[in-house]
Amino acid sequence: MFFKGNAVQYLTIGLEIREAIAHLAQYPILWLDTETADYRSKNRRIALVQAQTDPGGDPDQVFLLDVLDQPELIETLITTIIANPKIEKVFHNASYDLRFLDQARAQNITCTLNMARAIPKSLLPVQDHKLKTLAAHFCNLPLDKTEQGSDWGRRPLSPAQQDYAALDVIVLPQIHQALLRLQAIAAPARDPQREDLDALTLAYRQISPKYEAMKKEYESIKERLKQAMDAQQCKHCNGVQYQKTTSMDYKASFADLLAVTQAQQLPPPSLPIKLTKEWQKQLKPVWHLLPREEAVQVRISLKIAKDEEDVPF
DNA sequence: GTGGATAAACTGAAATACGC
DNA sequence: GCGTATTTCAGTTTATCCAC
Repeated sequence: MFFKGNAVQYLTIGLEIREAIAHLAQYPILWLDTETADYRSKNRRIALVQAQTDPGGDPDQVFLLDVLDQPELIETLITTIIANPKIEKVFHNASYDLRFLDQARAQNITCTLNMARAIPKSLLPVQDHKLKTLAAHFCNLPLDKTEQGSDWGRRPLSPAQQDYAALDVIVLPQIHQALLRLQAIAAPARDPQREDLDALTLAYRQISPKYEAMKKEYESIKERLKQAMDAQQCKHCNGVQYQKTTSMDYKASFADLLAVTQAQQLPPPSLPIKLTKEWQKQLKPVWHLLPREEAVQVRISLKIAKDEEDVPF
């Protein structure tokens, strides 16, 4: 194997996998990944679960659980680990893996893809947020993804597939730790009760005029550019791409919709209608008879007082 | 090739500002 | 107070990203 001398545990026997799941359930945090078989078909199913217990990404603490066509083992994994709120589960692009691990029951999930996306580019200067890109950036490790699209439904898994599967959960904890450090720099914990209102209002007023002027210029140039590229049939210029899409809108009156559904014995339309001020006025006499959903909308807005607009900074 | 999540763009309605 | 223009907000559609 790629990691000479390591003890990556590739488990294929049900009993061993159950023991491994029980062992993994003792940790407060796990770094996980999955591989799916027949991913190009409708018959996609989970083939392998990789788990790591060491924050440093120690290859000795990697488990490869072969769960291909073993729904009872997958269920054990879900109930013991995925649905267990006491264990933090870290995935890259968690939404993909959780499709096969019962998203509805999943608890205490961390997604490194979402973490990376939330960090400003100035702190994380990468082209995209794929695992491969983050591994190269944080671990200086070129991830070979050629095995990603290999046949994960074939048995036995090749040594190259096992290496690939293990490597994902070797780099994942390192990426996770690095992202946590960047997250702390990007968004230090702030308590609104203790914020300095003088400093914030001054900063807000200093920035506002520049921002408004820049925004106007930006929108003006953008609109001119759209019109110009459209008129000149230019699809690409200086890295700016032009795209034109058309779509159809259909409208029907509610009365017609009701008439047609009744005539065709279809279920009555149950779409909610926003009760605007106008509707509220019209329905006043029967307002108390109308079952309705009510929700309070709270919005906070800021405005610079007119008599202070000209204060120089 | 598939599909879910998210971001960006777009659209229409409501609220607000403005001029008379 | 009225009519119109502009801005803001909310909801919908489209595009992009990512996993395998």
